Amino acid sequence: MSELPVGATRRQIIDAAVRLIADHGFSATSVDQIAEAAGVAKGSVYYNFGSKADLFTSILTEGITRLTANLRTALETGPEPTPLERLVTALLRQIRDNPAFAKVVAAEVFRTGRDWQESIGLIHDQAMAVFAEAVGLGDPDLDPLDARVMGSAAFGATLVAGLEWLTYQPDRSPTDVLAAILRMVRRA
Amino acid sequence: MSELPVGATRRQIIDAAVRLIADHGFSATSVDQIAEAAGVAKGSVYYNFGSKADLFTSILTEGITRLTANLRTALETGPEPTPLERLVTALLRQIRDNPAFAKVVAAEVFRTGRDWQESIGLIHDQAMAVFAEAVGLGDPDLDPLDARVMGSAAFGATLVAGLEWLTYQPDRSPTDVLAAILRMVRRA
DNA sequence: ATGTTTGTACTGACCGGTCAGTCTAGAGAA
DNA sequence: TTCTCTAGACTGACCGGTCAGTACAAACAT
Repeated sequence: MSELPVGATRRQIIDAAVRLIADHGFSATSVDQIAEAAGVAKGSVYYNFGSKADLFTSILTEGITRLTANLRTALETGPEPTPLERLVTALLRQIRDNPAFAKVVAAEVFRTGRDWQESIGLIHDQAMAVFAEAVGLGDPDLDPLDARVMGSAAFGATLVAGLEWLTYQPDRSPTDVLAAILRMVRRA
Repeated sequence: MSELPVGATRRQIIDAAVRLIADHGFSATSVDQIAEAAGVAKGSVYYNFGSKADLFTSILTEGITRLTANLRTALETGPEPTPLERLVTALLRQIRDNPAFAKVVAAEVFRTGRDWQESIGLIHDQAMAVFAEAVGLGDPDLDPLDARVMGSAAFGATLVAGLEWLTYQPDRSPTDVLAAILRMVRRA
């Protein structure tokens, strides 16, 4: 015994919650289930997070922080292939490393009129902005609005193809999948 | 007055339900809310559908029927531009005409371990199959698995970009959006 | 001492599903 | 025409269960 990384309970709760919510949805996942899956008392959930909704927004902001950080560094890491290619690669890696969060994002991005719409709107804006920037980078004098549509298209392509991969063809190699996505998404 | 189209109640319930579920999710939408939005008594919901889950699967199968029908005819309608282009165009039109259903699809496709996973699996398989076929058509001697990944990428690109359009830039013209998506998705 | 976790028990609101009964249009009988 | 009967569509009050959130005393940690 002896391990006691501060915030360990918090982590366990968040991890268990993302996993459950990814499969069953937010409303269909009870706090009791989350606590049990996290191996933690229900009271601890309410001690570390004020409410179920708070827990969810925490999940969202925590995930978006990691995601956009990775995306930004990928964008700014030398122009080896193309900016867009680097972004797609980074996003695909994120999806593979944390499919549960990817599912949650996919399920919630276009939901309007929710309490946490603010949080989900943030993740949307930031992710889309990076992709739009990459598109614009590879092709200046392009209508910014067009760049945004194209950016969301690239984002959607990677997200859906990535989840398709993990859900229905989990045995395929990451390289093959990445190559296929790039073949579809890369512009002449 | 005088109208009495058979199945009118059914329609009202389905329409109201899709709208609510698209915004709040399945579990977060109560049958009472659906009934009220449909201007119908709660009992009518259970008269026309056996259960809440039945209502949802009805929504799904009804939607997937219309979707795949449109997709298939689009695929088989002369090779004017390319098969993939025709498919993207048809899907985008569907999304514009019925954004609520598109949101539901986006939210539920990658959810595993649900009761209606069967229905949602159907919609997934059929839609992806059409797209994979289109990709393969434009490029024989291609690994079918690759075609499937690329098909889902095209599907995801259109879905996400389409919803992005309707949710965040609703004033843009359909033609512009379609052009932007095609510019991202079309292969050399 | 202070902050964190646990376990259990509890509450109040809400939600899926039921059911006895209403409404309406049509069919047959007088 | 008028009355009765029937069957299907629809209604809304109600019931049992579930769930978010609370309360709290004891254990544990730093």
